[in-house]
Amino acid sequence: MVKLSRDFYVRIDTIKVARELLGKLLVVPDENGNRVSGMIVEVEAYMGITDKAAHSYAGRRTPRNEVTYAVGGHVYVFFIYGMYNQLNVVSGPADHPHVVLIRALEPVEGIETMRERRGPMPDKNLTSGPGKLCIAMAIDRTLNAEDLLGEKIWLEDFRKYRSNEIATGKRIGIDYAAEDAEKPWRFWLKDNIYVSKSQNREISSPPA
DNA sequence: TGTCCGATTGGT
DNA sequence: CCAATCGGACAG
Repeated sequence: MVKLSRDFYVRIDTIKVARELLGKLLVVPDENGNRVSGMIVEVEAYMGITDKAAHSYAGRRTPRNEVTYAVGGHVYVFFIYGMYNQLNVVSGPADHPHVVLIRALEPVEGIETMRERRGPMPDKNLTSGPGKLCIAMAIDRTLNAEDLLGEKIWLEDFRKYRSNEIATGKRIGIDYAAEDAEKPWRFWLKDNIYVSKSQNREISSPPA
C-alpha cells in the first residue's frame, strides 16, 4: 500500500482536499505494529484565518494550533470537552492554516482491536464520530504534529467515489461561528452507516 | 492566577 | 435535555 504523497495535501483548494479524503484509508499501526485502519466517510473543512469556526481564525496562533501553520500533510490533534481528541489533516502550503476534520470512519482492518478499545457496543458505533474514531484508532495528543508521510499515522488510496455519492451540509457543533456556521463545508458518503448520527440534512447537490 | 467554555458523547 | 471533565485562551 502506498502512502498519499505530499502533493495531495499541499493543494490550496481545501474543499477539494476534503472531498477527496472521502474513501481514503487512515492507518495507525497498533503497539505490535499491526495495521488498524478505517475508510474516511465524513469530513469537515476549516478554512483558516477567515473562518470564524477555525482555531486559526483571525490569525490566532498558539502552542495548541501551531501545526496548522505547517505545510500540508501533518496532523493536528487537539483535546476537547475534557475527554475527547479530534483528528485533523493539515492542508495547503506553509502559513496557510487550513485543516480537514476527520469526523467518521468505516472500520477496515483491526476491528477486534477497535472493539477492545471502545468496549461493548454495536460495530456501527465504533468510529461514527470524531471523538469515537480517535478512541478506536488510539489517536491522542502524542500524535499531534506527526507527519502523514511518517511511520506512525498515514493515509492510503482505498476507494473512489463519484460526486453523486457525496453529500454536503453544514458543519456540526460550531454555533458560535455566526454566519460561518451556515457554510456547506461538511461532506459525507451518502447512505454510509458509519457517518456520525447528527443532522444529516443535505444542503446542496455536489458540483459536477 | 482565575474564569469561561468547547469542532462530543452517552444517558435521561 | 443535560452532565461529564479538563486543557487552553484570554483577561486581569
